[in-house]
Amino acid sequence: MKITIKDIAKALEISTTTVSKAMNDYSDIGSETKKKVKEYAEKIGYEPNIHASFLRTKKTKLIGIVVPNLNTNFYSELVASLIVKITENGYLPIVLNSAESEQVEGENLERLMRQKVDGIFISLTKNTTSTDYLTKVMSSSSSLITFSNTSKVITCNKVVFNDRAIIKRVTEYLINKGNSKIAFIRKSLISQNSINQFIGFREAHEVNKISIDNQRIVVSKQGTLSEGYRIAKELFNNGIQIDGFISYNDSLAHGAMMFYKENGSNIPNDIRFIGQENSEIGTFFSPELSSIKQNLSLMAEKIMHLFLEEQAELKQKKISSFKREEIEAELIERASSI
Amino acid sequence: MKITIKDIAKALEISTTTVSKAMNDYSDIGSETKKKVKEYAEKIGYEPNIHASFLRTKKTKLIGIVVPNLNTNFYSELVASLIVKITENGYLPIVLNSAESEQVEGENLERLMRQKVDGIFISLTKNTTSTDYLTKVMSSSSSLITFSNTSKVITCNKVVFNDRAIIKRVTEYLINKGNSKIAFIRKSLISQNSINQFIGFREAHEVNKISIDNQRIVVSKQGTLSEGYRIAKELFNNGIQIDGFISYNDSLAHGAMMFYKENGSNIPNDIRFIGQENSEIGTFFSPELSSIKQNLSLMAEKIMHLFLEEQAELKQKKISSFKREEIEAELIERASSI
DNA sequence: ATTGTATACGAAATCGATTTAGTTTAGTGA
DNA sequence: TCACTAAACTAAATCGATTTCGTATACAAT
Repeated sequence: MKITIKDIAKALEISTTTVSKAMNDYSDIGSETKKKVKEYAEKIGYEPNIHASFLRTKKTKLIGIVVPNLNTNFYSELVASLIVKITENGYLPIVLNSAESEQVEGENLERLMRQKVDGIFISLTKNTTSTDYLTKVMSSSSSLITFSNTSKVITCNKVVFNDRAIIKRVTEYLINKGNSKIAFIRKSLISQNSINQFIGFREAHEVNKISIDNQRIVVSKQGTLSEGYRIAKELFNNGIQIDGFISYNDSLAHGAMMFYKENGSNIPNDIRFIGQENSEIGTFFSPELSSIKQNLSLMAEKIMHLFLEEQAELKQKKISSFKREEIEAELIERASSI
Repeated sequence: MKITIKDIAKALEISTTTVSKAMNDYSDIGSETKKKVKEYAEKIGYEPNIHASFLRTKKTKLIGIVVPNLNTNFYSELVASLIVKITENGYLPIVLNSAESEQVEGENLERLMRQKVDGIFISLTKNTTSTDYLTKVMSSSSSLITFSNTSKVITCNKVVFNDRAIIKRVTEYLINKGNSKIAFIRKSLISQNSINQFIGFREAHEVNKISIDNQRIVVSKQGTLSEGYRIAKELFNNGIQIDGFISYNDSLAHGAMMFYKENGSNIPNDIRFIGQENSEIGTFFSPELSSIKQNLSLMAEKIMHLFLEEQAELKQKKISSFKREEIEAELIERASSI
């Protein structure tokens, strides 16, 4: 039923050692033997048993992906991109979802370590404060790459967007258009992602000597249309005037824009709106929403590349240093902010 | 570094056999020994090496999930639900995305069989015509469960929504409101999912002795807002009148509704709209969109239950018969169809 | 003739569990 | 007392690969 190296060895009248070495291109096997073995293996459809070889190699060809919330456009698309890169390189992805819970996130990391995956790619939840689990991973056999939302405290491989720089840029872009009362919607006070964006927001104000009114800074975990609408309504009802609006996704910006539109505001003249994720909803309704576009496929590629690099270094017993890759996000300018 | 049964055996001065049997609750091990072993294992943090035990048990505690398009609300939410059920039961999910390509789907199944996962949960792409790969899985060691979009041809475990019945019901619901020129947007002519829905649509017409105009049946692979808008515009420009609209998701219905709204139609009086997926976009804009709601979490639960049942039967060497579970979807009635 | 050196291959140990086929011990009944 | 049985345990084989250490052969150099 199952085809093993024994079958090949018997058929070719050579030892299993030779078969194994031939398949793995050892230098002490003749090129003719290699050819014979590989051709016969191909012919009878031999496939090495990964679990058996794990016992010696300690490699599972498995990679764990942990995201804070799979059920968002951002992460489902990013995960889809990662899956492509991972499978292309002969690995298989175990995908876990933390559902924005730090506890579940910890459990997920434990599960992956138990499975002895070769690598763990994780984006932290917006509620994660402790890095204990990450430290545990660092001292395990799985190599760790944090992405998108990572932690400042821990030193490990990181792939992030230029959160600080891009928000600074778009904030100054609004300021240059004459806006000085810009609302900023962030998803959390804890996540590094959000902190970096806010630093960019603040820097843009400092450079231009404009003070920030904290009443216009809103923390909102729920990134939905109706939440954006609600936030706008609350700002309005509290008499907090705004002439600009930047949020961490498009739904919030769109929801807020709807409220101000209904309220008779002229967009973009009275208020300029900028979202993030560059999703379809931004382009369908009028006025079209300006949005920060992150190249998710590029991020996936960088993550995989970093991982493969580290694996290669490990093989050569080199000590690998930790890298931090930053990916440029860009503003897609549309009617809502012109 | 790594803790194995040898360490436990040495410390407790018993054989590795006893340790293994104690951990697996064999009946020929004394209850005191069992307790001692388990307590010590717990204490030193022993965790069995899954890959080593695979060699004898042939169980990997891995489940493959294959979906046609992860980057949709429907599937990302369904996958998230599946992940919860899978991890809750001590398994780990390998998630693969077919990107609506039959070829990629086949490659995904091969990858999972190579990995010797215990189970494969798959929803077919809307383009899948061949069941060759599924047949291959059936004769492999992985137990197969097809869900959501499955195939009529193959006999295996299935968990589906009541596609035919629910569409028949909502179509009759529109007919009873006096609509007789109902547009129906389906994603494919091939997928069983879509075929069943169309049969329901047809049955509702037959029962009520209303003829279907094929010009109002549109096949559209792209389920976006702008595609819905485009379809509506095309129907209108071609002079094809409609007084009802049913589509396979909410975005299409919403996009179409936008066109007719702009065109001065009165909704729901002139045209009634019904989407599927019950997504946020349906409830935010006015008029709110009626939608067919599928209980994804329940589907995930049924799938996992079927799998566990089959595993238990396999263990007892029972021959297990194939089951087909049907899950009731329901219409959420809102302003767009009242 | 002897030593040295690539080149090509294989025997056996090993990874960490499970499982088969015993073995030992104590207790039971005739 | 002896045979028999049940309970509790273990030695060794096994799963399917990899890897270490050795060996055999051929050929060149001394």
